[in-house]
Amino acid sequence: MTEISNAEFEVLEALWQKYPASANDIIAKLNEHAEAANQEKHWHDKTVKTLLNRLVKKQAISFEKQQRHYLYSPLLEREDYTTKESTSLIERMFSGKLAPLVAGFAKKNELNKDDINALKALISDWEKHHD
Amino acid sequence: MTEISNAEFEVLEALWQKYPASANDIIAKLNEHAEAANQEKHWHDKTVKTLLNRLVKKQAISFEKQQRHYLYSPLLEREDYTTKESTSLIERMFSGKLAPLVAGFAKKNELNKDDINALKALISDWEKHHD
DNA sequence: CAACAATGATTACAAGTGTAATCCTAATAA
DNA sequence: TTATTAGGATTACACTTGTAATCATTGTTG
Repeated sequence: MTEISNAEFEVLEALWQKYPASANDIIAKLNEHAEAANQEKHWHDKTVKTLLNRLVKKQAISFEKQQRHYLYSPLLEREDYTTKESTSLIERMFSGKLAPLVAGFAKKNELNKDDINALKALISDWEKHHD
Repeated sequence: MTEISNAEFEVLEALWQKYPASANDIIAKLNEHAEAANQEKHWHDKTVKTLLNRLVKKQAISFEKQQRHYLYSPLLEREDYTTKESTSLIERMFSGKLAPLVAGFAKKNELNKDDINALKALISDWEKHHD
């Protein structure tokens, strides 16, 4: 399975949010997203089409002809992909250990109550199953 | 500041371990590393030189002439770089939230006691300063 | 001293990426 | 029905990346 580029990932994101989706659905979602994030970035029609084609070639998404236009759907689970990427980063820069990543992240980025609660839940879950 | 590629990062890794270092030191370290990891990968002399040049251009490392050869040193702190990369990944795939990354990682990769302890330490530290 | 060897600089080159423009065909509107 | 348009397919193109090879210079060795 080939690598998915950053731009391709953003297209996949839009697709994961709702699928099957037409190219136009996806373009619209990308742009409303960009707008919401206050970015001056505008996704060009042709650019997104290209990315969709590449994703199809990489077998990351599928499509089915609906009359004249296509409806796309992801072939990858979002969680599988993000986990693979996280694991790979942790492998490459932290020898596969989670703790240093968390420590570094916490130092620079403010954690909030929700984050802390989520982490606590994770921990107690872990402790339930181990030792 | 331009992006640092994967191959460039590996070179930087070798440099962070001990610097200033000559090109040969770095090549040696990369190869002993690769060997230790049982990889069939061999870092070619010329390849590493190219990467060093690119890192210099990107202002990620500096060098000083020592007689005929150069001694390189990193211009980036390892921790700054890894934190930036982690944060960027968390931003891109988890809306900036740490917990989902941890959850996904925990599901696929066994966490160990050290990881758990590190998380606990983080939490109690956080609680000391908040609320 | 002359040929060689080491080392940094320059050049190479295919594959991947971001970002589109152009081409082609079918649907649509005048 | 004919001109226009909305897609999808194909082509473009500069930049990055991985992976070196070649060039040029200078120190080293016979």
